[in-house]
Amino acid sequence: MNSILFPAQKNDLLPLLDQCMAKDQFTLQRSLNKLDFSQLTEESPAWKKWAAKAQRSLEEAQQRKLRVPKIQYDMALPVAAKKELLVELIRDNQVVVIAGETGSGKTTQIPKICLEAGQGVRGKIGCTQPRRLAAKSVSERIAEELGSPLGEVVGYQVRFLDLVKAHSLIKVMTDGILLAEVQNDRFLTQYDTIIIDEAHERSINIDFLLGILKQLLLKRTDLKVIITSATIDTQRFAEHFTLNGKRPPVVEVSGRTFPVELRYRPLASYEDDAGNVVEQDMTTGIADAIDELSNEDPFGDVLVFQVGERDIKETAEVLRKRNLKNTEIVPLYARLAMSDQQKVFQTSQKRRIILSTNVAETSLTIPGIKYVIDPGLVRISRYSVRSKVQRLPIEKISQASANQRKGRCGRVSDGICIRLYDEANFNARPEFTDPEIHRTALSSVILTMAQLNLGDVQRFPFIEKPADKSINDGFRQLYELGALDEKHRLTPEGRQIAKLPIDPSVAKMVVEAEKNGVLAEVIVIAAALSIQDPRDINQTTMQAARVAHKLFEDERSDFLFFLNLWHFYEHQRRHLTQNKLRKLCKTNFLSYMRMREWHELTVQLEQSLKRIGMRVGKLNLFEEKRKINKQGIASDEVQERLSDLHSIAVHKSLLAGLLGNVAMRDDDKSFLGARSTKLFIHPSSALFKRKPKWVLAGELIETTKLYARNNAVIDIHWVEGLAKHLIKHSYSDPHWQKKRGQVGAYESITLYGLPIVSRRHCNYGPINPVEAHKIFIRHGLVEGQLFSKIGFFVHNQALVHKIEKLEHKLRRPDFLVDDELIYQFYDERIPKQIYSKPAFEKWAKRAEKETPEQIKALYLTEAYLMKQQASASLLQDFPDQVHLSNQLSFDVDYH
DNA sequence: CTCTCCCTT
Repeated sequence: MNSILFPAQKNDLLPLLDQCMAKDQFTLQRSLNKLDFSQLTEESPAWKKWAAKAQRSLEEAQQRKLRVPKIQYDMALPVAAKKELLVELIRDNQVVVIAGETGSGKTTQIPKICLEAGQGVRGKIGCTQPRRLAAKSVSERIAEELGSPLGEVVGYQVRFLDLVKAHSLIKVMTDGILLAEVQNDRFLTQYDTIIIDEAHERSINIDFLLGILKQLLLKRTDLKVIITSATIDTQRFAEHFTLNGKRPPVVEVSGRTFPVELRYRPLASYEDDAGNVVEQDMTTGIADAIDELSNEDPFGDVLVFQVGERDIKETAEVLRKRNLKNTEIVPLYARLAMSDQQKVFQTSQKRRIILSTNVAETSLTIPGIKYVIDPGLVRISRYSVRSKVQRLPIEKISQASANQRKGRCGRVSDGICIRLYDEANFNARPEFTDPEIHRTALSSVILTMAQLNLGDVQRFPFIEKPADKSINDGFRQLYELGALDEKHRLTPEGRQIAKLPIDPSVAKMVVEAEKNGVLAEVIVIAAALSIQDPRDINQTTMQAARVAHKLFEDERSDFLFFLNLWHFYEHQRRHLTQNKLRKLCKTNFLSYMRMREWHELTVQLEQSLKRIGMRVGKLNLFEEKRKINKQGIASDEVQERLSDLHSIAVHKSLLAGLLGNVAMRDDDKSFLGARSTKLFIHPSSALFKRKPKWVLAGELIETTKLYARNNAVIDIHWVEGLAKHLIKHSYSDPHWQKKRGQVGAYESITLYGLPIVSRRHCNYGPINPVEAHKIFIRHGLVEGQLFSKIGFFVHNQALVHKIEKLEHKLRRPDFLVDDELIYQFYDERIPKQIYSKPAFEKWAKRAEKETPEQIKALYLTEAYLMKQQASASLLQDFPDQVHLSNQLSFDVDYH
């Protein structure tokens, strides 16, 4: 390649810049702007340096171009038929929306079409998938079709695994990875194309990315964006990406699916003996639908959608009792042990009835399904801004979701879908499922936006803007964590929190743990809270699992369960082979995969912390404690546990991230949580049978009740120091304290309505100086309950006493002026900030020296204090001494 | 006396 020629003028270099790698273009452009060509020659070092850099970038692009393999398509796939059109549209438009059903081949073919359109040279073609497994299998498939080993031309990256090389042309990844990359490279300069696949799923990651990309397109006019989605709601995407009046083209690609017959079979209702209309229960409805299908075809596999594990178990029970011939019942849900999940992919001689949660709707594709039974319900997660808790209500699925379920049986042959509701019911349902961004807490998204300086959240181009109250709640949560200040600005701690790849509240625990010297312990717990529960339990193994897990339980806290388990497992992990480790997991009812993720996440956190300058030390030594047997006697068995001292430090750290999750025991079973919520300890908790006064809940989720999972016993006094910005103080009964010479009061503190401190004695002066000043003057000075030797005060007191004595003597209490007048006298002359004896004396002593006239004015006079003068004759009637006949004189006191 | 699913610097 020829070297770059010295230009006649600067602008001659611009076409060349467009050939450079996208990642270099910006810096090259900027350094070019700084060069002054009137001062430069071909031999100038500044020019030579620039030209060399541009040269390297051009060569890299050239190298990449040479690596583009020969592209072939499977012409049986519907996308392949539209290849020419798509290549043209991608060349001519910045954004293209492609709609296609499953079986259209869009996911695997579009990245290849992009290559053919000349993309992937100046930067990678980035292709996102919602799930890790999909990222892996999609990249494997494309690599195979391009005849290149995985990790060369095509690679993939998911959490904990990066199989992409600098020279790779296509990078498949989860949308979470791309979102994370934005934080290090706001302009996504390593890509020249971004494909967002499955955009119709509208996960929070996808919605956030679509907003970021919309902003980015204005700055990276060279970037191509392709949105692919099922054939629903494509116009919404086109509208979102309409820039300067230019609407992106929408291309529809047909799917390759088989017809599915739709049958509506609403649950029957009947009248009971009392004449009430009763609806048939869902399980019977399902069983009847299976009978209907069995009558027509006793062999085709059936997929039944259920809302949860419990319903699956119930339905399985009913079906088993029906003794269906040649039938195998297979439960399926995400929490199921891996080996049990694998059963779904094994074909069987028998007809299979798969009872599944929503995993089978999108996440898992079960081969060979002929029939679908859809009760039309789903358990969905909704964050309630009002009660600040996550709820898991059962709701009717949307039309889009019902159609997706129906499509699960038309993949290999014709199918039948039975809906357990009628057509009118279907038509009355919402068209689309509420996108996740409308259903989840926004703290994480808002924190990322603050960190990236993405501007006003209210004005961010979300495809569907979240409600203002939910945005405000996100700000509130981040303020609670101390990640944002009251003006919604990122705090230094917020910056640290944002840098950790975990939920902000969990990240806060970690940041706090560093201050408390228990970072090693808390990252283990934080990682455990961030992955799926490593316990592998189902209905049948429940009892045995509980016994096995009892070893790791700690009566103080469920969080310590994780630490104990870690302590045990880490030791084994270092010494056992992978095979033996798998077995160990199995016998201990643990998921090997999740235990591995737990370990990997802990390591990842350690690395992230290192980057923000925090070093993770060793785990604190476990103390040994003798177990107490049922008779209350210390047994020979020794239990290892974290010392109380370390446990307190750990839980204080956890508390910092969970200030809204403290609860006080209310009655025998329930607890009172923040904002007067009533909650219950989840039966899986080690604290379920204990009745501590205060608990800290790892999470609060409302299902049948509001349940607290992962709980710890806490000392409520820890809250005060951590929640200074949240607690509310109230003061009662302010009073003068003679002995201390200060104003005291009783202080009560609440956090979200919970009584953290009640009637604690406190020094009231600094809290309410105005009121304390009044009390000081009234009780200390006027009533004389101040013991001070300051001259004017001693004098004034003596004077008052003298007059009082006079009143007693004369039996006429009308000489001394009202207290109110004395109060005014002092109030006018003593500075407002004086409300205690020490402050009073310090001020007076100084004033005596520096401003004696000020002190002089504080000497009361008889004239001021006396309402009237006592007449001489009156005084004679009440002598101070009495002379008894020819003897002694006595002093006389009058009372 | 028991919670759907997915993702990360």
